[in-house]
This record gives sequence, C-alpha cells and structure tokens, in this order.
Amino acid sequence: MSTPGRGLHGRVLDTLGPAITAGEYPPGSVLRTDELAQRFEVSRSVMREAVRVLESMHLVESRRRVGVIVRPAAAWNVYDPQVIRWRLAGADRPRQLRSLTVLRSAVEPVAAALAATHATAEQCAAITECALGMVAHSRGHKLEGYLLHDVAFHRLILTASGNEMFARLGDVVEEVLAGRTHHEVMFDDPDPAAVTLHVQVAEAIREGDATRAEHLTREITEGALKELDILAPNGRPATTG
Amino acid sequence: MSTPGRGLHGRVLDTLGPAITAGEYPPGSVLRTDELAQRFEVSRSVMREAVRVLESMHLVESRRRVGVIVRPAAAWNVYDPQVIRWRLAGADRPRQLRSLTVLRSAVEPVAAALAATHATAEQCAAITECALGMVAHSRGHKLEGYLLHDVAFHRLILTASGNEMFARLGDVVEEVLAGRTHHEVMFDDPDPAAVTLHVQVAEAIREGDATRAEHLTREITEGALKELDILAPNGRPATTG
DNA sequence: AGCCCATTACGTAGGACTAATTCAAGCCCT
DNA sequence: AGGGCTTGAATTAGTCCTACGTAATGGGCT
Repeated sequence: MSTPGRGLHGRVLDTLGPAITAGEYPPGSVLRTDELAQRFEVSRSVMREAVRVLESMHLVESRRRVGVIVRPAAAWNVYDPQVIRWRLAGADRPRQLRSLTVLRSAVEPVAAALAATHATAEQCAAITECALGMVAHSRGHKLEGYLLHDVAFHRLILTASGNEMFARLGDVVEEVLAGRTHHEVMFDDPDPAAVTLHVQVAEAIREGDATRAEHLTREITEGALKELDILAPNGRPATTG
Repeated sequence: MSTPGRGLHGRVLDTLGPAITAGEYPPGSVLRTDELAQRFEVSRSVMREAVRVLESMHLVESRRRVGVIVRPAAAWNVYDPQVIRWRLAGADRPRQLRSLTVLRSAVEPVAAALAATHATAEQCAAITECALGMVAHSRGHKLEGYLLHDVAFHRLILTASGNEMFARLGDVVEEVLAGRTHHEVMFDDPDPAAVTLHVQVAEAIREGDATRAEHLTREITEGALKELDILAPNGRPATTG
C-alpha cells in the first residue's frame, strides 16, 4: 500500500505488526529479541530497529532482563496509519471499521463547517468537481470511479477545514471508503440520496453556509453508520430488548 | 513526562524530535546518520534506532546515498502523543493548542452522547464524582485540584463512549487542559458557568439523555474555543471585516 | 545526449562487552 | 522456626564497533 518494504526491518514489521495487532500474542506475552531475529532470519541490529518502531507505536515495551512485552490494546497508537492498516487487515476489522466511522461522524461535520468558512475559491471548485464526478459515476456499476471522487471529496473538505488534525484523517477516510467498496458487500450502485447530499454539501461550502454544510455532512456520516449497522448489526452484541 | 529516557536513543529523540517539530530543519533538509551520531556522542546503531522512530512518525525519510531527509509538516503523524508533546513544547504552541481544541470540539460532544448511552453505573458515578470535585475546587485558588478533576472528567467520558479512538484522545485533552492551567494565563478561578455545565453533563449522562449531553458538552468546548480566541485572537490572522 | 562507473551514505551482519533487573539462595532478626 | 531482608548469580536487553553489502547520485567519458 503505502511503504511496502522500506528495508529489512520493514519486512519484519509487515509480519510482526499484523500478528500483534491481531491479538496473536496476548497482552503481557514476552518475546525475545534474538529469538525473533532468528525466526525472521535477520541480524539483531535489524530486529532491534523493528522493535524500536513497535515500541514507538506503543505496541510493545522492551525491558531488560525480561524481553519485549506485548502491551494491551488500550495502549496502542490507534491513530497511527500503519496500525490502522494492520488492524483493518486483521480479524477485528468490523469493530475497527465501526470505530473509524464513528470518528468520521464526529469530525467530518465540524470539518465541513470550517471548510465553508475557510475554503479558497480553488478548493470550492475542486470540491464541487468531485461531487459532480460522483454524480457522473453513480449509475451503471462505475464503483471505482465513484470511490475515487468520493475519497477526493472528503479529503478536500478535511484539508479545506484548515485544521491539520482534520486534514490528517484523509487517509482514514480513504481506508474506510475503500474498504466499503472492496471488502464489504456494496450495493450495485450507491444510494442516490447520498449522492445528492454530497452535491448539496458542495453547494453549502461554496455559499459559505457553515451550518448547512455541517448538518448535511452529519446526514452523510449518519448514513454511513446506518449502513454499517445493516452489514454488521450491533458493534457490541447488545441483546435487543 | 511519560517516558523520559528509555535508553540512549530516547535521549537523542528528546533533543532531535523537538528540534525537527520546531521547524529548526526546514523540509528537505538533509541530515547524515554518522554526523548526528558524532554530534550526540552515540554509536551509529543507537542513532539508527532513533532515526527509525522518527521515520515511523513520518518526521523524516531515510534515503540511500542521500541521508535522512526532513519531511514537510503535512506528513507528520500529528496524532502521535510524542509528536504532540514536542510541538506543544515548541514555538508554534498556540497554533497547536488551537488545532487540538478544535478537535476536542468535534469529538467530545459525540463522545458524551455515546457515553450517555453506553456508560456503566460505575462510570456514571465516577463522572459525577469528578464534576462534584470540580465544584469543590472551583473557588479559592485551588487550580491544581480543579485541573485534576477536570482532566479525569473528560477522560472518563471519552472512555465511557466505548470508542477506542475517542478514548485515546484522553492524553490530548490532558495536555490541553494542563497547558491552559500552567502555561497560559489562567483566571484566578474557573468560570462558574463552565463548572455548572460540567455538573449538568454528568447529570445528562447519568439520565441517559444523549442529546442533552451532546449539546451541553458542545457548550463546554465552544467555551474553550472562545477562551483561546481571547488569549490568542485569530488562529490565522484574519482581517476582522 | 546517453551510458558507465566511482563515490558516498545508508543497510546489514555479527561479535564483544556493559548494565540493569529478576529470582533465589542465604542470612539475620524476631 | 518463620518471615523478611540482603546479597549475588543468571539472564536479557543495551551499547559499541568493525566490516562489508548495496543502491542512488553525479561526474566523466564516449
């Protein structure tokens, strides 16, 4: 995807990272550096660099006389794009997708409101163009083209918000939307209502109507949440009273 | 604060990280591993481990035959707690504080709404206790005690939301609140209206009133934003029309 | 202009030594 | 005799060092 194999230590991470985030090693598990080095057939230097990276993601903790200890999931840097990808590729992908979608539902409406105030003329034009592109690809099994414009649309709004924290969530949105199209069951054509909402959001931003942009975006993200509920009912298995 | 000096490479990071995030090396700057190792009086191995960590934060990129290249700020992992701390300690602290506060204003209301639905009885009790603790420390220059309860209050709500992404923002909130109390000019006693809002949020969550919890929390975060505007008017110097 | 090659800095390997932490054996005190 | 404290030995990560591999760059040659 992004950086597949930036050196030997990266190769090791591509295996170890997913294994840890998948819960293959329960919290508290102890790994030993030279044992791992042997297993992956790399030198200790390389293995140590890999461990340092895992450590910076708070996936593991390295203690003398003990080894490399796997930390509980609550400690993980769940905002690290690498960690997100690893988890999305793993078993609890549904839960992860839900977490990310809820995050979207919190952030994107506010981002849209800010975009309505801050967006430059060029950004407004680009956003509108994306919305029109979505319309153009909304019928006739053009899912790939639709996805492309959809991702660009949301990414542009997050950037136009002027908030760097929001802007950095573009990758997350892309991951979620791409996941919906590729992995989950995607209806043949996107929901026409959703397409219309995107066009209206573009309008609102263009007109500088922050409140309307916010409300419309909220409708979009709430739709995404409902869609998730249909595919995988109940994030936590609540006994439907 | 969290892990000051987990080995030699950590010592190096404590100096290099802040330097890079402070913009001391403009994007595209080239550092050489050996040179850095000499400067910090550590071996190349240690230096390489430090570089690997910086690389995983997307602060730098390491290329053969070239060196360690500083990446533009747009590429940085701004959600990494370490990066956040480095930036908060640096020169553009005000801008950073604003970004984080805007993020709070997006996330916390939604988190509060979810908490109203998901929180256990124990969590409700703890949240209420914190709110009462804030009241108890709201008068008479008891800022430290107030801060302690304030942080715990928001952290509990983020956790009670049941969303791991929200829960991990507890550190961010702590950093922001602590910053307000310690670094910025803090009025002798906290705003009484804010204290009341916290108590009411606790009520709403206890009663399971998601909408009310959300609106009240929104008032809190909007207050925080206004407070920022007073201290450092206009994140981007907009000519007040 | 295009190709080749020497330079250069990172990448990898592996051995030697240090230091810190755990665990247990042994000691002392009660 | 039992419990708690001290001490020391074993273990594993941490650090340093040296050598060699490798790829990208930039200059020089054709």
